[in-house]
Amino acid sequence: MGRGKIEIKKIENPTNRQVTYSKRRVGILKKAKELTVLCDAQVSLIMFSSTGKLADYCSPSTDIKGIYERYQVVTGMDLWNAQYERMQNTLKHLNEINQNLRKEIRRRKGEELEGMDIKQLRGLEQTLEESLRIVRHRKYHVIATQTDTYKKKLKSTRETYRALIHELDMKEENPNYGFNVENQSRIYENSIPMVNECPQMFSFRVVHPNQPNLLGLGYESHDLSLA
Amino acid sequence: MGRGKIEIKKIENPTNRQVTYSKRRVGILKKAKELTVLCDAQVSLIMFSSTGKLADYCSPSTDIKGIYERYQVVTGMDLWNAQYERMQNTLKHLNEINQNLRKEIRRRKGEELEGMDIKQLRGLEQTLEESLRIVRHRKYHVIATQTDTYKKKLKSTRETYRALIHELDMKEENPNYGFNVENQSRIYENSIPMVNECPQMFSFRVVHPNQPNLLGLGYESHDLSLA
DNA sequence: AACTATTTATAAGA
DNA sequence: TTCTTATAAATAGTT
Repeated sequence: MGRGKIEIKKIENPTNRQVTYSKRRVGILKKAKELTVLCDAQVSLIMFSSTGKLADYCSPSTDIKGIYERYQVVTGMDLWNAQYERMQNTLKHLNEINQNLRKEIRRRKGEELEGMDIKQLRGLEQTLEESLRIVRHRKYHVIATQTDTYKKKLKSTRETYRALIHELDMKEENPNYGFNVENQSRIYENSIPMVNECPQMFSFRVVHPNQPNLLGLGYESHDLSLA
Repeated sequence: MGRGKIEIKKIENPTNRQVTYSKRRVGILKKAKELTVLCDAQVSLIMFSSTGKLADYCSPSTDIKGIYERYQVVTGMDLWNAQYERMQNTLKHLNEINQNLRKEIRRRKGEELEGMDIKQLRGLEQTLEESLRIVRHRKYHVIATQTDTYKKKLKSTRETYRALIHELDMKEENPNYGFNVENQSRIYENSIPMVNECPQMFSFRVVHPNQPNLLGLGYESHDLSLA
């Protein structure tokens, strides 16, 4: 239909190809619309040109998704269902795991013990005993480590302090420094060296919630009794 | 194009409509194929007749799913992808929750305590102590209940036994029963009444794994010490 | 984008 | 459905 008959094969000239595409695209879209109206059909037409441009038609009161879902049903072709079902199964499986994990936690909390017999209860008891043993051990370890760090800091501070005292003693011989060195040194001697003598006690008993922390170390005001 | 011009509106005569659909369906499919070949385009054409019959065309080296996905990308239309992403997010979220649950369990087991400070460790310790307290309490409860049931069964058995003794005493007056009643009664008196006198001890100490269960009660051969 | 000679599609009828 | 055929519609090549 044109000035001359053409062979149906790819038009090599890109310009001609693009022109022909434009013309025929209009034509096929018109045909699709006419088919829809004349014959009360549902039509979906999607076209991508060789340059990637999209053109589409979908019959009124229809939507692309609907068309494709119906297409799936009729052809038995699986566009999404396999993936969807796989995901659904994964979801279900994860939920089951989640429920089991929660149940284990509840039992470890001592909730939901109703269905358990003596054997199981005894097993749970032993597990908890072992866990408690490990946690206590760890707590003591952390406490010991912190105490050690504390000791070192105190030692370092005391050395700094002594160096200062020494320095001040030297300066004292120079009357240009007019502040009271005696007073300062007494303040230090009343606090730090005393604490340093019994660090364990200091760590767990001496620091009270309402007292300011010494040396700015961040101990939480919390129950630290050795249970 | 035909013997006469037709108005583009629904053909009311169903037969004519069906005939026209058949003819035009062939025509549009041909157009789609030609477009594909001539212009190197990708085309998806899906048609449902008013009677529900499917006809489709998809350009070669293309697949419906690919076309549809590309269509979604270009149009920004978001039908399957929205659901897909929602599920992906749910899966990710569930996985995170499960990881956290697993972590909680590990901590309750005394694993992975490395990052915890004294305050947290003390909290965990107290939690475990409380859980252990509840589990022990439950265990004692179950033990007590089972002991109670045991007591009742024994009492009932003894009553049955006494009734039998009584019955036998009556029968003894009748010389037709020739077996040795004395022997039987001594056997019973050597076992059941004794056990009945200290049921607690019986429940937790007397039943040894290698001894047959008395009365068929299903105690597991397990460590039942009161810890 | 418009023109137009020609091909193609198809409406009506069989 | 398919064939026929007159005619409408689409469009290739041109401007």
